Amino acid sequence: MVETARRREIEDVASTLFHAHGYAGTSVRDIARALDIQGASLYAHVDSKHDVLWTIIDRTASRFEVAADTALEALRDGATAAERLETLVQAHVGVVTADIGRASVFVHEWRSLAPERRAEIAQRRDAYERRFRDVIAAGAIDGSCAAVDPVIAAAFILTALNGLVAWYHPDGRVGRSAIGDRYVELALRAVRRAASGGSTR
Amino acid sequence: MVETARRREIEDVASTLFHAHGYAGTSVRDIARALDIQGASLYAHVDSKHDVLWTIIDRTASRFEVAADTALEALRDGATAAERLETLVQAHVGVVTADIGRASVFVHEWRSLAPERRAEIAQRRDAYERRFRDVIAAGAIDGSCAAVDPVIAAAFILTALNGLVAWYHPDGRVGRSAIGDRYVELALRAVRRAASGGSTR
DNA sequence: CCTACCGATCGGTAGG
DNA sequence: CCTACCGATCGGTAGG
Repeated sequence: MVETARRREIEDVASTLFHAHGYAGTSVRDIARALDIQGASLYAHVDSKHDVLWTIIDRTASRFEVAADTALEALRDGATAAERLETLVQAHVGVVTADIGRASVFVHEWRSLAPERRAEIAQRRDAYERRFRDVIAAGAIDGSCAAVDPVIAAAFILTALNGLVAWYHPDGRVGRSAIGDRYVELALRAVRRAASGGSTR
Repeated sequence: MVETARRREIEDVASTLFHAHGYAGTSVRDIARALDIQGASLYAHVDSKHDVLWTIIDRTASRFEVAADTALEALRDGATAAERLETLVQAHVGVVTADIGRASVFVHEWRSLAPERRAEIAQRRDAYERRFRDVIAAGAIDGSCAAVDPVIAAAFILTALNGLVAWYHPDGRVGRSAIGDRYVELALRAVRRAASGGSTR
C-alpha cells in the first residue's frame, strides 16, 4: 500500500477518531465524514477498516522502536544503566507526545487487530519492553538503580508513560516539553538509586 | 434497579467482555451468549446496554471512593503526607486487583457513557484524583515528599496504577498481594522523599 | 425467559 | 470519488 498524501490524511483522522471513540466505536462513515467524502469512497484508498488500523499501529510501533534505538546509539560509551533508562524514557515520552492520537491507538486498540497481526505486535511490544527490563536489571548490578523486580518495574514505567494518552492535550496549560521532562523525572525516580547525599529536588 | 443475583451475573460477564473487547466491541448478544440465554431475554433484567455500563462504572467509582476514605480514616493522627499517600495508593491497587474487569471498564469505558453520566463520572474522578494531589502537595510542605508538581505527579501515579489492568492476571506467576506491594513501592518511590541515609532497597 | 420481528446501521462491492 | 446497493448484525420491542 503506497503512502499517498490522501492516505496519510485518512490515517490522521482515523487516529483521532479511534483515540476518541475506539476502533469498534468508529464507523467507516465517521472517517469519511471527517474527510467530506462518501463512506464507500474511502475504499478507493484503503482495503478495509482493519487495514487502516493495522497501518497506524504498525507505523507507530516502528516509531517507538526507531526512537529507542536512535537514543541508545547516541549515548556515550560507559553510560550507567540509569542513564540508558533515562534515554529510553525520554524517547518514549517524545513519541507519545509527538502524536497522541497514534500513540493512543497503538496502546489501546491492538486488541482489535486480526489474530496474526495482533500476534506480531505482541511480539514487538515484548521485545520493546525487554529493553527497559534489561536496563533496569543492569542498573541493579551497576548500582545506578534500586533492586526492584525488572519485569514489574518495566511494566510500571511503560504503562505510566502510556498513561499520558489518557489526559495529555497538546494545547494544555503546561507545555509539551515541560510535561515530558516531569514525566521522565517521575519515572526515573521510581527506580533510580538516589545518589548518596544528593538532593531530592 | 434492584440488584438481583442474576443482575450481578450479567454485570460480571459484561465487565469481562467489555474489558476484553470494549463496550462498542461487545454486543448485547455476546453478553447473552455467555449467560446461555437469548439476546432479547437480557431485557427482562436490564433497561439497555448503556444501563449495564452505567451500573458497572457507578458501582466501581463508589468502591474506589469508599476504599480511599476508609483507608484514610484508619490512619493514626499525625501521619505524614507520604504515609497518607501510601495508604491511598494501597487502597487503589487493592480495588484494581480485586476485580480487574470492573476496574478496566471504569478506567477505559467511561467515554462511552451518555453525556450526563459521563459528566458525573468526570466530576467524581476529579474529586478522587484531588485527594492524591492534595496529599502530594502537603508532602512537599511537611518534607515527606519531593517538590514535584502535584497535578502531574497525581496523574502519573494514578495512570501508572491503572496500568495494572493492561497486563495483570489474577493467576499470573506473581501473586496478587506481591504485585500490589511492588506497585505501591514503585509509585511511592516516584514522589516520596528518601530518608537521608536510608536504604534504597 | 422465549419466539418473532422492527428500523437503523454496519463494512464492503459493483459499476461507473 | 460518486450512486446504488448487498447481506449481516446492531440494540431494542411486542406479546406471550
